Amino acid sequence: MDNNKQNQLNNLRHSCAHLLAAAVLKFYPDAKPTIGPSIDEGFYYDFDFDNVKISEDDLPKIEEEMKKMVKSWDGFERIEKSSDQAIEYFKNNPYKLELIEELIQKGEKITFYKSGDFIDLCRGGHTPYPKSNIKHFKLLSIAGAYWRGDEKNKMLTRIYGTAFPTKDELEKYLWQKEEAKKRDHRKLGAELELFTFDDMVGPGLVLWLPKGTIIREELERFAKKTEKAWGYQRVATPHLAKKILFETSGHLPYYKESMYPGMKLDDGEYYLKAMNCPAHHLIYRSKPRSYKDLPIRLAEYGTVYRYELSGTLAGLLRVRGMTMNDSHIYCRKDQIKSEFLRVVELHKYYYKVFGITDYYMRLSLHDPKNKSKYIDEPDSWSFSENAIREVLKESKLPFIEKMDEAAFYGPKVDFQIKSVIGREESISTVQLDFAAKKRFNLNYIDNDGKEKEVYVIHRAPLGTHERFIAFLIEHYAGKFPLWLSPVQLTLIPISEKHVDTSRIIADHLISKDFRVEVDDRNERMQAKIRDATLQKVPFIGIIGDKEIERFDAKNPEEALISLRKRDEGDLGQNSISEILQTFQKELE
RNA sequence: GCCCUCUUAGCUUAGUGGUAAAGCGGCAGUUUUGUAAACUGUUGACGUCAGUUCGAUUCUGACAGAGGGCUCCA
Repeated sequence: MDNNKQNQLNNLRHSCAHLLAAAVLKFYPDAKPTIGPSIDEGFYYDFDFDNVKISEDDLPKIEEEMKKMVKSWDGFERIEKSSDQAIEYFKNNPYKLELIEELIQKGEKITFYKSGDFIDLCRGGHTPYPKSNIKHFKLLSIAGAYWRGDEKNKMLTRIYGTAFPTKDELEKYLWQKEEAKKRDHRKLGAELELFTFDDMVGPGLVLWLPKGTIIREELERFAKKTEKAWGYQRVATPHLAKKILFETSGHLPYYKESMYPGMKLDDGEYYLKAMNCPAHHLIYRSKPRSYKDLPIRLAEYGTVYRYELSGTLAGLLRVRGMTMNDSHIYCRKDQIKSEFLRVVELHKYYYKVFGITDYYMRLSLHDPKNKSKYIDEPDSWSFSENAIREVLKESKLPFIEKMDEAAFYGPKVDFQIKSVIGREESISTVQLDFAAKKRFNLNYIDNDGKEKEVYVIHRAPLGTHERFIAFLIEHYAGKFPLWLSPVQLTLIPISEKHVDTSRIIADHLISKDFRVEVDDRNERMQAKIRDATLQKVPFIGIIGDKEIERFDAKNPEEALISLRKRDEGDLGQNSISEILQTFQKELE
């Protein structure tokens, strides 16, 4: 969409927010309006209802009122106010007063906009003809939102809505929202029997069902194979460790809120690990290292536990127990750039395999002025930030830079992926760490015989199984590629007398390492086809009289089955050897 | 954690101040099937704990879990 069109849409939506505020005030004259911007998918307006309850059931009547009111809105009249006038007008609204104070401090003009009988503090940006333009809108939901997003502030009531220039666009948006729900990983995860939760285990702790576990293990197998080829060594570390480890790493008490509480035992206090790095550092320093050994890349599919706020948990996207494709790279300062480049290249490779194209990187830098927030190593910062920036430029991938968002111990790069249903997630993050070397005394002997400090890169290209699989479910809409499909081929015997032959064929394919099931239920073939299709199995094989005519148990490769491919339909009769070839091709 | 909403069988839903209906699934039987749901029978639920009430799945409260949100700034 070009800028002009985007502006018009934003203006329409922001105007609609005004209309919403006007209608709300009609029903709730004491509500205090705060802010009402347009957003990507529509608009919202935050109110302080001051203990008056409002629920989603109230939205239809507000919407009706908006439709009524807009008929008398001929335009938006701009009114400039002096600061005294503005303060006087909003003397009962502390939120608007706060905004006005800020404008006064910045020395900006204070403007009000009037439409119908409704006047609001506003910088402008409206549709010129509200009466005729604001027609296709819908209020969507009510949510709580802290004033200015800070949990220390009062919780306001936010009303979300959306608006479009035409009826078709509005309907299309609502339809897309419905479609997105069908792809939601929570829904598909249950339908395809991939994972579940149970109150007896606890929120945010996933129970992986057999089919979901196959996906996990295939991903691990793929990552292990890939990372072995890229020079990583695998390690394994315990799920818990003594308090001193996390004190040394600096996570206690700094990160304590997000860790499960300690377990007091007779030899001290133990904590569940919330990250793998401390244990990897100990492995690094388990013996003296030479400059010739570096870089050392230690990798682990490590399971960590983080006590995330209960309200933020969501399906597999945000959990409390997660297994990550983790690795720590220990390198010399002169290797930072080349190692970082390798990590970015590894991401590129992974994302290509999964057909992920809609992503960008976010480089988080430190703010030299904000001294208290960052470790005091100006040389390390400037050296590494420049090196990483060069790497990102060389990678030719899109990236943005964010000031003052680095970790306290070093700059980081997040990979932001936009899923097909429009959710943007940070799937993976690469962080450079200047702090670990001092905290854990991570050194190597350089060629001059002197001890030097080692730099650490944290990376997890596939993120956690939990979030990555959530992403993949939605990305593929449950139609996993053959190598990830929990069941790759379902064999359907047409009648009972074809079951034994089907089993022999299945066993043969299983012995060749394929995941094959025989649907031997007492059902009609049509029902079995339907079920296998709904389970999104990539291949379905039908076995009836025609197929077993010349079947010879001694030579199962010659057997025929009628093959059907997901989304492509009938492939006709294929011999098993032909099917093996087809599979091999798919897996490449 | 905070705000709003929700919680009836494995799943999707109906319904009521006098303990509940159905479809799918599961199980049993009949049927032996040629490309997206055979037929018959049967099984199975009001999240937990309090309160109000003669009586609560229904009303109230707490708790637990799930869902939508929690700076894309007048």
